[in-house]
Amino acid sequence: MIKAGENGNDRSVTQTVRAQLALRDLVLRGELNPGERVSELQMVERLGVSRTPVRSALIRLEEEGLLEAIPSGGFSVKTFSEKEVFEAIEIRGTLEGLAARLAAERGVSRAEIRNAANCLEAIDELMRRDTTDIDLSRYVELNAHFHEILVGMADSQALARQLERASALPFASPSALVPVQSRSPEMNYILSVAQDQHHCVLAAIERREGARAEAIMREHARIAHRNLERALTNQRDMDLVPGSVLIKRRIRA
Amino acid sequence: MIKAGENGNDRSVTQTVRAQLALRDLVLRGELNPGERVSELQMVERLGVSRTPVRSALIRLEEEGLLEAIPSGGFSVKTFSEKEVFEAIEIRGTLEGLAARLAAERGVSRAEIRNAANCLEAIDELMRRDTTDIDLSRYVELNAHFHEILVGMADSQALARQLERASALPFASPSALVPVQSRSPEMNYILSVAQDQHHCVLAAIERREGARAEAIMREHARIAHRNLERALTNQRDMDLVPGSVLIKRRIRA
DNA sequence: CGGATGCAGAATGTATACAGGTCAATGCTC
DNA sequence: GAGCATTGACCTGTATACATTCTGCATCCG
Repeated sequence: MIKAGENGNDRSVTQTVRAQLALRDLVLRGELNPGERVSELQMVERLGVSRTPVRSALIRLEEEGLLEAIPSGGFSVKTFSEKEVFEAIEIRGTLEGLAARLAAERGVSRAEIRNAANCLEAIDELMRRDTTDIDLSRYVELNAHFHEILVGMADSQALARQLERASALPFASPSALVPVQSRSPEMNYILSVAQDQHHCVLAAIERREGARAEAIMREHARIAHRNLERALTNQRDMDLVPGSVLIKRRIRA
Repeated sequence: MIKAGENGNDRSVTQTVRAQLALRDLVLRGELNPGERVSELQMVERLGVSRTPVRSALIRLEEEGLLEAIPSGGFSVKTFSEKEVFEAIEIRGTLEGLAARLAAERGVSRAEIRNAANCLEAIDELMRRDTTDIDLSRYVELNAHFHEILVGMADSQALARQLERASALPFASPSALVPVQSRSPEMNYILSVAQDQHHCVLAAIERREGARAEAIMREHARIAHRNLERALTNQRDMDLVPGSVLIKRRIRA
């Protein structure tokens, strides 16, 4: 049996949160078979907490979209078709587009622009430093940070919340499919394009060009489409994507 | 004490669902003061179910956006600023725009077009039948139905789910602000415009004009903006909006 | 041999007991 | 009189016992 995550008894974190994190991890790592029922009692045994926190975690994960309610009761691990993943990315792109537009129309402070520019500068330097073997984990981190800054600039709690939901599906989040590029000879090319879009959207926001900012972010998300397309035809690429076990592949390994 | 809703002991519905519906009702009717903590034990007493179902309902309502987690534990009734309501409507419009675009790009069957057209025809007839005193509840019903059909035509579970979230805030749903018009002398005018947009978006989808379909739905949602603007300055209009008690008004009554 | 039926096991839905923490009011001291 | 410590009530987080429902399998009947 595999212990799920560090079950360090931090008193600061509630059992519910711990259960939620551990359960999400189990689902994403594919230790729970997709489509299968998630038994409360089994999770009690596996996670070392009682039924109540497990139950809370199950409800939250269902709302998050990783689990599905079984009509007769209980929950099962959700599976996603290729089409659903595409749509999830499209939704994320649309909402990020809205965020960029709102930021542009509203106008953002110089400090915010500078903050975002600094983040982009860090990415630029990362790409300059080593053109052949980029530190991808660092890139993913900075990329995620930039997207967060962007959402922040929209200054809308409601939109942030909705975007959080849209990115909850791990393979739909902004950086989820970046690692797929690492096996591609075009990696630097794609990364350059993505980074150029980052620069352009920031410029558009600064100039309050809402429509342009929106269009760029939409197109930006579609890079993920291409990466997904690539991953779907290559198992080794697919393995780099978190939660990929939940996707029903078109080609059986 | 006020009994929340019909507490008919239907065995077919679980206590959890009953608690969730009853609690939502309490929140939306303003029987629980906005910002105030929602005590589990008080709800146990008020709803007549035990803590476990109440707890589940609380978690679900928090995910739904009607409640807010208190850092030290428990939940409180969420309040919304005017700005947040505007943004919620904008998000809904954006997602409905995406739905319309997807439907158009994907192409929908004749049967689906006819289904939607029938719904619009029913609205047309409703408006023809009595130009001075329209049956608003019937209009709201048909309007909601058309919006559902539209989302259905996009044929995307993920998008439907996300839109459901976006419309969970009662004042952000497609028909929430329609009743505000009933007190307006321009009611028929606004209704005509809205209905024309319905016709246009359906035509655009039929002709697979994605960009146009999207633009129309976005603008369509902005009618709600206007109604909100009106309601915010007039308490009597505001009273017609479900969940309006959660909105921090700009003018104190 | 196929289908229906009944039973057993297990799983969830529900209720409640217990423990720890938080917040507010109160009383004491300076 | 004001500020601080203390106490107490309340509230949630957690665990577990009980009830009901569902499921799957075996057996029996047609």
